[in-house]
Amino acid sequence: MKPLKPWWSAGGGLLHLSILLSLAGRHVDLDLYLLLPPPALPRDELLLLGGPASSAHALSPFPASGGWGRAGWLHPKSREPDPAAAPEGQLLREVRALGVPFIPRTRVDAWLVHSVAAGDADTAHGLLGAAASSAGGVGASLDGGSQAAPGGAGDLRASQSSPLAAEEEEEKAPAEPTAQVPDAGGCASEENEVLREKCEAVDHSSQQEENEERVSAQKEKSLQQNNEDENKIADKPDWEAEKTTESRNERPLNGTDTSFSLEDLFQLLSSQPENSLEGISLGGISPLLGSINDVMNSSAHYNVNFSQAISHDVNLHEAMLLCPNSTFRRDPVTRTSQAQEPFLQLTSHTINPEQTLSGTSLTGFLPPVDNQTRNLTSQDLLYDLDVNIFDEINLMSLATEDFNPMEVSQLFEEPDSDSGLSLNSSHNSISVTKSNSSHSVYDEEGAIGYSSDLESLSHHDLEGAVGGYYAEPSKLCHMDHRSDSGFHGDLTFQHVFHNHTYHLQPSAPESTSESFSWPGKSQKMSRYLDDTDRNLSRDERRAKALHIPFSVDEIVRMPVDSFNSMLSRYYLTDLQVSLIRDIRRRGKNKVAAQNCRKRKLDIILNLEDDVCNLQAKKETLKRERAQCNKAINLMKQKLHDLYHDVFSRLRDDQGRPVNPNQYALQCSHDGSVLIVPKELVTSGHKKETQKGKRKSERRN
DNA sequence: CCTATATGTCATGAA
DNA sequence: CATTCATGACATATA
Repeated sequence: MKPLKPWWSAGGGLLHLSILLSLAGRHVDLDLYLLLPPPALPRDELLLLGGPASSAHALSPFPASGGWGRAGWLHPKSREPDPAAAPEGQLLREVRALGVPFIPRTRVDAWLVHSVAAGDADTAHGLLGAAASSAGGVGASLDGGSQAAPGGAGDLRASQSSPLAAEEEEEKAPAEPTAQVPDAGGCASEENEVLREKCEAVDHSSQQEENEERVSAQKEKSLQQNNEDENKIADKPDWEAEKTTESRNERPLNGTDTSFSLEDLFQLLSSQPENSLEGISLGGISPLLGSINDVMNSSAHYNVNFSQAISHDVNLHEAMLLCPNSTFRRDPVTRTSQAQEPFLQLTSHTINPEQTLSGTSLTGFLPPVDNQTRNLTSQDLLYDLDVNIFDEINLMSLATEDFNPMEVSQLFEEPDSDSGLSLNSSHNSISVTKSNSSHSVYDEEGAIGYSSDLESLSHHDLEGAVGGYYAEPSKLCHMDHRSDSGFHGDLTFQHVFHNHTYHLQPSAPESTSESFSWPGKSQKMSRYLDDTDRNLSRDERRAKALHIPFSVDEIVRMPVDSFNSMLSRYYLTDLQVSLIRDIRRRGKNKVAAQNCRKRKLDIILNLEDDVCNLQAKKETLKRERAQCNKAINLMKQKLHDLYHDVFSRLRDDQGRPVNPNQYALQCSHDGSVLIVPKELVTSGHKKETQKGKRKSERRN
């Protein structure tokens, strides 16, 4: 009965939703992971490899593959592992560490229940199994999830194909006897036992050991086989591993696992209110989620209907993947109510299961839903999980459906505000244009900028522009999106943008890769959305407005061959092609300008260095010259002294001293020294200088 | 308000 | 001939 403290975390390449279920006093911890596929590809294939099945994964809707591997994506056409699409190292490691089971693209973005760990996993397992049994024998498939029901229909592909297919598979599958699982009463273990098992659940290795004790010999064999496979994969390059992944995915898995979908779980929980769901807590969103996090991390706990919780996740999912199709599948009333519910009303919490089920305890965070709504939500979840969400990602639809000439024209007509900052700087643009035209949400600010002004816009406006979907997500999904992207980094967002942007209506507040690549920025709340969009460059916003399915960074950095093939591979309007080329040209020129300035700066710095060096050299030369002059003067003085010394000793024929003013000493070529009258010396000098002048004149 | 600096963009020419 | 690069010139934002 106690509300359980929920927590959310978004880390690395995964969004992680942890849900604590309180089931008849037993606690079940469901971990949901939302994995965003790589940016480069339309997600025709999303394959993940998982880890060893264990009791902690008993509730996994996806039958444990029996082996653990690594995540990877396959190229949609060649079905070959695409290294370029492979998750980046960290994501890969995280996925691997999480032990995510095979998730096909048909499951879409890897929704899965990763583990049932907290509290008494067995108890939860038994409870759910019992509930499922009473709900129509589906519980058997619950067990089948990882309890390796012998003979269970463990074809992963079947379970992957669709939720309905999964259900059918479960119906076909022989029910796994719940005897293997302790019943609810038997699971009323003590708290230390709960803790112990919780710890064990956390420890994957112990999980595996526990699992190995339980699984049948057949399952064990399969596990070994898969482990061998995984070991092989681990030694291979990523793309080889992905290749292996593909082959794995295409073959039936174990043949023992029973398909199980989240919907089953939801229905079970919903159909057994007296037994199953007392309260599900949600929250503890990652720190990036700002106020949500604040609320959720507060001492208060919140009960929430499970399907609501899932609905919440789906909303998040939508926010992240920006898929308006799923958006509009939702009941608009529900959405509106969601949108209008202040998120911070979460502060109330309810212990009454009925109230919990009615969703009143989580108004704002999740919409109040009745049973029908819950079912719808569950269906929506399944829909969201459906492959079709991400299918038909083609630019044809982009060009024909979502393209808004008004928006684009206004975008490009902006009064030469070359700087993206200038475009975003004026929040008044929305309000002004709103006053002028009800459709003017599509001006650049409205179409792309979105931001905090959204709150001031009516939902009609927003819904008309698709942004309506985000009216509420602006506090929830959008934040999640931001937080997620903050953790996922460029790759993730590029993926999102790449695959879904062209399905968006103009005012969808998604962002391009750059703006969502910075974790620091992502930590802001919705009230900073305008800041986020402000960080978009003009080209980024234009690309968004035209639904260019590539990130600006991609467009700019792509090799020319890839670029051309990309342009030819996708159906793009002339406007889009033109924009893409302009983006590429501008992007490259931007880089070139940066390099040029850097170079120029280097040149200037070098020149400054040269100037300094030359100045130093000049000073040195000055000093040397002074020294030389000094030495010359000294020599002159010495010569003068010597001269007078010599003359003082000279005597003429009559023994009189020779006047140095009348005579001079002259050295002849043979080394003899002559005393010559100065008149002759001066006249001789004049003649020589005249000769020298003539010579020089001749040379010239 | 003015100035200096940083940055993006365009035009142009060279490679 | 298309593309890329380098660079001067200009516009704008910002400190």
